[in-house]
Amino acid sequence: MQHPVPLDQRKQQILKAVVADYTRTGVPVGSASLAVHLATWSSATIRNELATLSEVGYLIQPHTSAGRVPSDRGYRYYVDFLMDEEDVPPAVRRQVDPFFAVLPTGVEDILEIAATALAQAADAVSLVTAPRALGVRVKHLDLVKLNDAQALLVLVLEGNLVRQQALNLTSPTDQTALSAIAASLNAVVVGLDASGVSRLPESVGTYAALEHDLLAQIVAFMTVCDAQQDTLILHDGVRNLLHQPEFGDVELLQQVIEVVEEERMLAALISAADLDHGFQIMIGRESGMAELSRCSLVLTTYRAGAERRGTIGVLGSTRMAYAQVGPRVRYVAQRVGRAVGRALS
Amino acid sequence: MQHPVPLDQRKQQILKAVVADYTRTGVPVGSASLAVHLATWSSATIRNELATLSEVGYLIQPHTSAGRVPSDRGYRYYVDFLMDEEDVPPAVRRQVDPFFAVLPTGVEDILEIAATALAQAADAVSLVTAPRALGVRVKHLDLVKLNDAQALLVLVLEGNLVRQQALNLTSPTDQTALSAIAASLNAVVVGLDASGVSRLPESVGTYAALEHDLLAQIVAFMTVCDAQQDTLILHDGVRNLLHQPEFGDVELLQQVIEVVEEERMLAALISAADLDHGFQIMIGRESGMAELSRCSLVLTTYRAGAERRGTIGVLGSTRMAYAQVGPRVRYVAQRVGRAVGRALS
DNA sequence: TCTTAGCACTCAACCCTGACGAGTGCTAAA
DNA sequence: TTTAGCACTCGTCAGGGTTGAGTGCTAAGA
Repeated sequence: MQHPVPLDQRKQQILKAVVADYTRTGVPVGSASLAVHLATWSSATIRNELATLSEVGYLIQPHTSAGRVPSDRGYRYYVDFLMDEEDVPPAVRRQVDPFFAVLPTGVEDILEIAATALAQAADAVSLVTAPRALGVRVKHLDLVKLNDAQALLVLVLEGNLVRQQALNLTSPTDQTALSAIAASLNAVVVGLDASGVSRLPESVGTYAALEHDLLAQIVAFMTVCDAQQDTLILHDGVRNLLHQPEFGDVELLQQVIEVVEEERMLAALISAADLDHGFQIMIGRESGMAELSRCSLVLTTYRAGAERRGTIGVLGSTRMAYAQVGPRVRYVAQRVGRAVGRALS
Repeated sequence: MQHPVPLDQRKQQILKAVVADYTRTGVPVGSASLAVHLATWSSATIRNELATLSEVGYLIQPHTSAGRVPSDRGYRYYVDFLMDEEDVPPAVRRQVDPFFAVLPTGVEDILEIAATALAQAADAVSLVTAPRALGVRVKHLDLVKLNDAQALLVLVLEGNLVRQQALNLTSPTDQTALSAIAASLNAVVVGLDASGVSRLPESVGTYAALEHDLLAQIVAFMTVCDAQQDTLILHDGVRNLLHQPEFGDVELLQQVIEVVEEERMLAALISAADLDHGFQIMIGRESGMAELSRCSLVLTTYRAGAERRGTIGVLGSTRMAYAQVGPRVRYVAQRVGRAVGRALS
């Protein structure tokens, strides 16, 4: 992290105008068009300032006789010091709210809806992770006979997540017996996480071999669920990238889509974010991924129930309207948090 | 459907060669390069034949001095009469088989894996629908208390599909009572579909108000599941389109992605297919969708258990290697059918 | 000292042109 | 019926000139 170069009032105004113009049009912006907006100074003055801003690395000139484009550092300065965030317009609220009007019971379904809503609201690719530490506590379990050698375990976890897995039966057991086992397990298992369940045999101590064996399988499965939960990332809205002129280059588009379709990449990306303050904007190469050098991430956490934190955000062009996207991401995050919190209660 | 124009031996050979060449290179093929492969005739002779094939509409000339490209009808003739399907190469089998080596218990998860496997094997976008009439028969149900006003219904359906839904409680009921209700329902509900469950009150007749009310909610929910099941279409492999030269045009790509990301479109597409004979290739405009005029569909049914049929296939460029793709689609279909059948048993 | 009008300069984009070549259709001879 | 030969078409590519947007520099003015 290098310190930002300090800018005087006028340079700030000009940089801000460049970002605004470029965000709107996608075309490198020249001194003449800036002079129209910033009528206080002539194009020549602005030209001098642009030269300085280029020297200190906030602007880039694609070629000698072209206008200026903000560099990653330029966007960074804009985002940190110049940006006036815009309220989420009523039209967007009206677009988002219906998604959260009628909600499914399961947390995962809610997250999926959130991804769709955010992709639409921000006109970019949306990313949503499950609330951390979600899904490890048992709310209820059930056993359904499949055949002599197998039973289906149905786990209802906190957040109304339902998980299923075939378990092996060491001896043929009928449904009545399975139901009895399930009932007796339900009496002790509620609210426990994987390690809690694994300690059950010690504390209760009187299980038959079959129950013992089933418990071991349940613990193993819960551990798997746990791991899956941590890497679960939903996304939506790849189509929103297609109409951006900067992705007219298929090469570039391909790289981005490859990252988005590869869940591991996304996980790495999100875990690289510094969300201690609940909100982060990563611009261009700041993400550390070469494929996303022309993309920015706007991420925020959402709170679900008591301090469960998930991440939600968008991936779009570096040229995105940061002043609009940030508030919209947080708006949806707030809605998601509320909805997931309700499901977790 | 118009009758195909009959072709003599030589025209057939030439058409076949044109399709093979164009599929391989993506470049319009001229008489000279054909004369190399078909050494029996000179380029002039081939030129004459190409002219005839163009006249009857099997080939198209992008411009006067360009080579020939197969038309939709040309591909149709090729697929119907000329194509020699290739065996699925061992390398591809080795790529596909691991996907089906370790399978999850739920049908939906299996289908998701199948989509990934097929996308890879056919280097195109894969499409998979759930087996028809799946998911309507109850295998097991359970009720979990959420709060005084709500209980969570967990339905295990045939195929080990698990569905959940919050139900409203007309009066506060504790978990013990809910479990008792679930147990009594389980005794009669197994194997029934939505309409069967809806007729339960008549045949049993002795339900308390609460049970009566819950049953009504269960029926309603099952009907919803039913409808969802019919429209469920998974897809994967959009990235595979990106390296095809014909999709270098972003416009085109955008149209295709829009169709693929819109589930209703896909549903319409697949229901338009005529799968009475279990396998269909739809070439270009045959699909009836303008957006997919440069795409072909290769679809087949798979059998899961006793006569349950789902659809699986790929969407790719019209220039795809039909002789390879058909067998690969059927190979994966067979694997899926077996896997889903096992899950349904 | 700061601002700005003016001007020369740069360079991508565009259009025109001509050379090239891939590929055709036609014709006439085998 | 086949095929060699040839004129012709037309897309592609490279070169060259023009245009115009935008710059940097300079010198005059505030």
